[in-house]
Amino acid sequence: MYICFMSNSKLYKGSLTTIILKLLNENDKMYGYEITQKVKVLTKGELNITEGALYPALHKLEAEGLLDVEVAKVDNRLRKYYKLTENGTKETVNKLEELAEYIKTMQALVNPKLA
Amino acid sequence: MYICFMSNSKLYKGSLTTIILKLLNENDKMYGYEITQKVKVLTKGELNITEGALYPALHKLEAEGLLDVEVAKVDNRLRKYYKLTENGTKETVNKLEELAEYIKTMQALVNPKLA
DNA sequence: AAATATACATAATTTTCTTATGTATAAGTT
DNA sequence: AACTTATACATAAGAAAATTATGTATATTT
Repeated sequence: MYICFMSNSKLYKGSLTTIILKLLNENDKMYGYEITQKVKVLTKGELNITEGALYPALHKLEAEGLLDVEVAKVDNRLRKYYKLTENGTKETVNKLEELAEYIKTMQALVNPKLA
Repeated sequence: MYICFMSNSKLYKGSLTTIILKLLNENDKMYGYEITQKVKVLTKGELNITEGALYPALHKLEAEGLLDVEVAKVDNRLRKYYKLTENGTKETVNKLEELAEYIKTMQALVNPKLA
């Protein structure tokens, strides 16, 4: 295989932040590489987060005060553990509401009979 | 009010093409402005497609051979009616499958218990 | 007469991704 | 011992798709 691709579906654009926040909400603290692996497993390979997308996204969330970072050294290798701040937890709730709303709206559009 | 905004949720990024194709699949032929109004009604105002997003998207779909265009003059005003080509109809099926897959994947991520 | 609605369009900018590349250590394979 | 894969971070160049702003023009409503 080659490096690492996201799904060819463009729909995932804009959902990376929601995914990161939700995983951190469930797992207390995680490091970047761990997130990519977790997503791969949870989605049965459907979704492969690229490093070029993930790391800038984590840095942005940290800059916005939604994540705290804590550096650790394990097996002589660097790890950056991220965890939600208080604001991060609040924002997670918002993002999950937005996702639920998005799904509802899209279903109203593609299946108006059920709306 | 001001001009016209899409929802502040970033999740809609990447779903405009799917929306357009699905609406044209249901309505045979539609013009741009009609699409914006239809989306507004169907989503109860949740989603307002901006012209800056819509028109380039329509032009792109036409260039890709997924849409045919037919110009009409109604009440002395221009209208460009778009309809699906044969390939456009095929692509609509793909896009709707991708949407269903996306929703399934995201639910596996945010609600792993139900996966 | 002025404002809003209808109907198209495009340009500048921003956001968010893909793709490619770089560094470094550990573990497994040939 | 050498090579490859896995772990773990990072950033830069470019593409894609949107937002925001602006422009043109006609019809309708206030």
